[in-house]
Amino acid sequence: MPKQTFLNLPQEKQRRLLKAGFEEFSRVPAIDASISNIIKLAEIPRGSFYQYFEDKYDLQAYLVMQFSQEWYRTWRQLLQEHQGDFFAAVPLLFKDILDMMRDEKNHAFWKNTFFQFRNSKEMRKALHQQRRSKHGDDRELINQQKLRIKLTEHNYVLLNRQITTMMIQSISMYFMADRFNVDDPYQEAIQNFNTLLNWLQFGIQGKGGNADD
Amino acid sequence: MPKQTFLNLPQEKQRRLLKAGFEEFSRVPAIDASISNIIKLAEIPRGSFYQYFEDKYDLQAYLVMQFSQEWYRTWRQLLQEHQGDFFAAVPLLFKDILDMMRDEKNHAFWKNTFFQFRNSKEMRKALHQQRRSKHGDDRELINQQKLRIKLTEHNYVLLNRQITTMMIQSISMYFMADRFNVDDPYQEAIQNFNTLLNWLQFGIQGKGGNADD
DNA sequence: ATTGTCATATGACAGTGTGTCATATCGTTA
DNA sequence: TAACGATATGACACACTGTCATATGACAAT
Repeated sequence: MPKQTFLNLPQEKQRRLLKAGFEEFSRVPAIDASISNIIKLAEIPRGSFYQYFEDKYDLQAYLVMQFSQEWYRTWRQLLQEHQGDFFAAVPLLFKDILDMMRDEKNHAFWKNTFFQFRNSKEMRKALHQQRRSKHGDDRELINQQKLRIKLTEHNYVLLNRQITTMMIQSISMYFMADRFNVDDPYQEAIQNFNTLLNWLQFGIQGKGGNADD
Repeated sequence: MPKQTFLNLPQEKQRRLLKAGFEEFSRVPAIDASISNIIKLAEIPRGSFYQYFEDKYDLQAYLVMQFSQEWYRTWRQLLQEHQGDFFAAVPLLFKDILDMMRDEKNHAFWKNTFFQFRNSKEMRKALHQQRRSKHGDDRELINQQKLRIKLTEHNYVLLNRQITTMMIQSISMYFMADRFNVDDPYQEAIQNFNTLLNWLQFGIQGKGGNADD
């Protein structure tokens, strides 16, 4: 996460640097991104960059964090709009996230960022902190009547991670559509996620007849 | 994946290089690993390294692939031993993998490798190829009677990825045990995985009373 | 107005490692 | 023995990173 010095900066300068980072991470994956490029774009001297961020991954983490905060807000809102119906809200959240990543403005950034955005220590630390600080309070938004499991804090953390993971998996599929050859990667990803969610909801093993397809 | 030139090498030289790579990737995560170190350890000239591998990630991918091939063999064997009972075999596979990664010989390597082992293009390409070439034939080992879903090829790919993902998630927890403070990360990870599997098996949403805890 | 102090800015630079390439060596076939 | 393709080798050009000594600004105390 950025150092205090960065947050003290005039808005305009902050934005210039963030924008430059976003551009560079849209050009190439973080591993190939160069700080030299970023500072050239932002017209900021080299030394200053290190005044503000640990390294390029730190900057990347901050950019991702800003998206992720927005999604968290969306999540709470969706839950409320649907009276805490977990399995109604989740697919809508997924669509929201996917749409955001597909947006022309963000597509290149996410295509480069997606596959490694949980790598750097910085990134993991940031996401983890965010999780800890927030999961406490949105559990109450969920209507637990319908659930077979008890939503202990531990279970909720687990469930959240599981959902996140399923999203990641489905979005991966979207961004890798070049490798497979898929007609409509977007629909495919949505479909994919819904299937996984259905499995989680009703279970794979059952006594009755088949339930999907 | 290594170039043909590497595979033509005398066994002894191959092993020297692989061992050196394994050591370096045990020392630090791939991103910090240095080829200079690896070739020094292996006593192989710089130019030769590039004769054999694209870059360090290519070598890393090859090392991971060798583990992964072994796990695939284990998987088929477990399925057979349990008459195709998917939900009996999976937890045993998980334990096998976790035990392998915990093994003193491999622990440092996996601790460094785990969080990014799906990053590099090389790695993804390799895993993807392996998947495509193999999933065709082990579907028949599974007893599909007990399943609520139809195991189409597409569904099976999905299911496999889902299970893989759940394992990754639980193993992450094991390797991050330092950050949380967990008494027994090993038991925790196993427990974690079993919970997720249980959810997948029976579903989260149910009419009856609670089923876990 | 002057001085001192702290925070921030700056860019030259040392250090490191990568991937390449021209050249050398090997092994096989004619 | 020559000739050819495959492989080996290590010096080197290039690129980028993170640091550090120095400069500048902002503000408080006198």
